[in-house]
Amino acid sequence: MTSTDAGLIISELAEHTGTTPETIRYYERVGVLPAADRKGNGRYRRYGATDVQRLTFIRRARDLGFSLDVVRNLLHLSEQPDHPCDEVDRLAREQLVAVDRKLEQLLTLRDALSKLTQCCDSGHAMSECRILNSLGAPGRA
Amino acid sequence: MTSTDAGLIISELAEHTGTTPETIRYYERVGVLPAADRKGNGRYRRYGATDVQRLTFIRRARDLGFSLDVVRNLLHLSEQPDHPCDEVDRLAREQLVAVDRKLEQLLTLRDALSKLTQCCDSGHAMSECRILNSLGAPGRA
DNA sequence: CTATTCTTTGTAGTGACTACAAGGTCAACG
DNA sequence: CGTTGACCTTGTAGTCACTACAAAGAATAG
Repeated sequence: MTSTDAGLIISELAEHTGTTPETIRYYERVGVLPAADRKGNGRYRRYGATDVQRLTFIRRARDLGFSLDVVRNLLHLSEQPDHPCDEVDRLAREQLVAVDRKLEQLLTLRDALSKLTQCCDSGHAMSECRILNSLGAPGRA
Repeated sequence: MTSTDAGLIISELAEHTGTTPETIRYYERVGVLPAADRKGNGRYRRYGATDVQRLTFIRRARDLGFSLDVVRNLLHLSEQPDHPCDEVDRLAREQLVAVDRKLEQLLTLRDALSKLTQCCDSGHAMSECRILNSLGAPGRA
């Protein structure tokens, strides 16, 4: 079960791109990857350089936190070489803003959690646990 | 449709705790809230001070990023007032570590995105978009 | 030919809700 | 007492981006 000149089989594409066959089939199903053709002698999906490139792009964009919807959008945009790229720019900035919002929330969270863990010096009985107390756990005064 | 002395109705509990009736019913269904009793003359769920306290606790813990599974755990632990609170302490520290990991990831992400948005001065044609290029978008050289 | 390892499809599960639809009940107003 | 309208009830399906599995088919090595 290795690739011939007919192209990569799904597990090879997966390995090349740091994904899994399941994810690749999923991407095909939801339409971010085109239906692979099944040439060669078998009924298996076969992939070429174009597919490697496209999937690599998808993974990079996903790693940057873009939703599959936005990835679809980016792919579509990149196929219109003569249009201006303002929309791509906008999507990237939007994502940056979203990440910044999330970062702020997480920092606030971290602060609260850090205070929480500092207030408990372990070895208490549950009923006097300062963590539970400051969360207002049920069953205390 | 207001509360009598039989207790709060679900929408009132929701308002008191910053949730929605849907979420409350969901919590009951998955067992972090006990099945409400339906006293009074009707068949509606009725809630008392204990429920307000419990749900408030749940929301606070969720806001700190604890999973519902861990919340269930914390609630269970807090009901054993004589046991030592080491486990609670451990769960909180574990969550802090998880948040720190996530923060690190997000900061790396932010960096990459920020570089990405800075490299595009808009108004380009798609085919020369530096954002798409650095993501390795399909259909370029 | 057979054994093994891949592939295929289809379906269901994850977490933590959220959204709806069809029907029941409450309190109040006239 | 009847009706209105706001709320409740249950049950089911949808979200997001996968992940897991089962049953069956195909490719390859020996």
